[in-house]
Amino acid sequence: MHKTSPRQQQMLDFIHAYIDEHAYPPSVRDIQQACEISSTSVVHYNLHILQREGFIHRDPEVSRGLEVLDGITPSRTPMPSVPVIGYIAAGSPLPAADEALRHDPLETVTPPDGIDTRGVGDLYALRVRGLSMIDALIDDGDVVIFRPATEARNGDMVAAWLIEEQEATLKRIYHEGANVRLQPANSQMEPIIVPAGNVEIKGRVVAVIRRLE
Amino acid sequence: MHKTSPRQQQMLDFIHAYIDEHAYPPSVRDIQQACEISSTSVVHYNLHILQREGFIHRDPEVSRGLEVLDGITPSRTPMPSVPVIGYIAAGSPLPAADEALRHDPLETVTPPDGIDTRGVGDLYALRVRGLSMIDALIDDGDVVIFRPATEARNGDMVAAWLIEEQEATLKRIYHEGANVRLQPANSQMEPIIVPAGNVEIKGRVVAVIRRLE
DNA sequence: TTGAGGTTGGAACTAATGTTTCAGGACAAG
DNA sequence: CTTGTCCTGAAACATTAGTTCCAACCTCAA
Repeated sequence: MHKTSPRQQQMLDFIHAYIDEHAYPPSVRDIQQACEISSTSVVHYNLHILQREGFIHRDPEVSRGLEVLDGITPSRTPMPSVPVIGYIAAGSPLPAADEALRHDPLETVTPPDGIDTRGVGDLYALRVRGLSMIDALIDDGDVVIFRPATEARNGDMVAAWLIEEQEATLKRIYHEGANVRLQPANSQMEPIIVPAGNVEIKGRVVAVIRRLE
Repeated sequence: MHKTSPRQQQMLDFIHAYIDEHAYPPSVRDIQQACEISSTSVVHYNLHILQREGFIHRDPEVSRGLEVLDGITPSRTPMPSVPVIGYIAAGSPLPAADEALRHDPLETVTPPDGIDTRGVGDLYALRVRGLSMIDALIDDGDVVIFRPATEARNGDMVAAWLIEEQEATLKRIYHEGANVRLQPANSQMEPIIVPAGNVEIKGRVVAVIRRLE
């Protein structure tokens, strides 16, 4: 990536600060004045570079039509939120991620930073009821965020539905021939091994959030 | 408070939507067009009322110098973030929450919704290293968010420093006369009971975040 | 009806703001 | 030194956008 020149960095910093203060972007002349640049054309020139290099987005011919694509901009980055659409407990089926609940969730949670935001709109969350997931180091009341999936690679933590046992569980999954091994996160617990046909993967676990206060 | 007329409400809604889409406020003529108002003066007139009634703020003579004071505007709500200032592991002292690290953290995390935001600036986080906290249902790599504290009530999850053992631990705390009982979150583990003088409380655990993807 | 207050329409005016042009400087490569 | 590239300055230009003015239009009550 193109390294910003000191002047460009200064402009970027100012734009940030300005938006933070005014709730709307600065004009070319605002930038010129703040950065003590002698001409608007210099600002124009550098804005053009910043846009070419992907630091900002501009809408041509639009006053203050300026947007910082920094990712750390407090504005514009809508806080992603994931709907908590039900509960998960051993022995009860996993709630379907249907649209009704998705639009009227019990509550919403904000996934932690660093989650792959591709398809972030598909994520959903379940609140754990009971201690049945304790071998996955998940407590009663924890919120588990899922990405919908029907397949998983070895080592993924998944929400699995054991068909015969009529039981939902959260474990790391390992394919072993005709069987799958479901390995508790807690190393002190023994894995369970079941025929592949008896397991239905419902989603991959993206994050676990425990709120204690 | 002055009730907004349908037209004013429509304008307000449009301004919201526009900012959401463009990251900068609409011009008078943008509003005019979107709300199918025949003249800019009507927009001007109604914006004036909206400002007088406190719905928006305007900077006169400034293009798009418009700010919705709604409180629910996605812009301008800075996402709180908590610095991850180090690691926690049994046998190593808890890192001091000093200013240097606070300003140049390893990384930052966003606390889950619902955390009491009073004193949110004081919160800090540590990443767990190793499996020593597994009895508190905390895995290697989990991020634990703390609120600084030197005292705790019965049942609080705290970061405790066992002076004699030279060991940090995360447990629920119960005062029992001259002793304190440190109760693992995992009910299958036994509590440990130590003299009150041997325990130093470093902070209350606010949340635990585990990222698996 | 009639008048007052609030609202709308249309147009013009002016200020703000993005854009362009062109000349010149700084600086490294040849 | 020359050349080319990148950057800067200054000014002018064109468009966008805030503002103003005034007439017309509602609505409601006296």
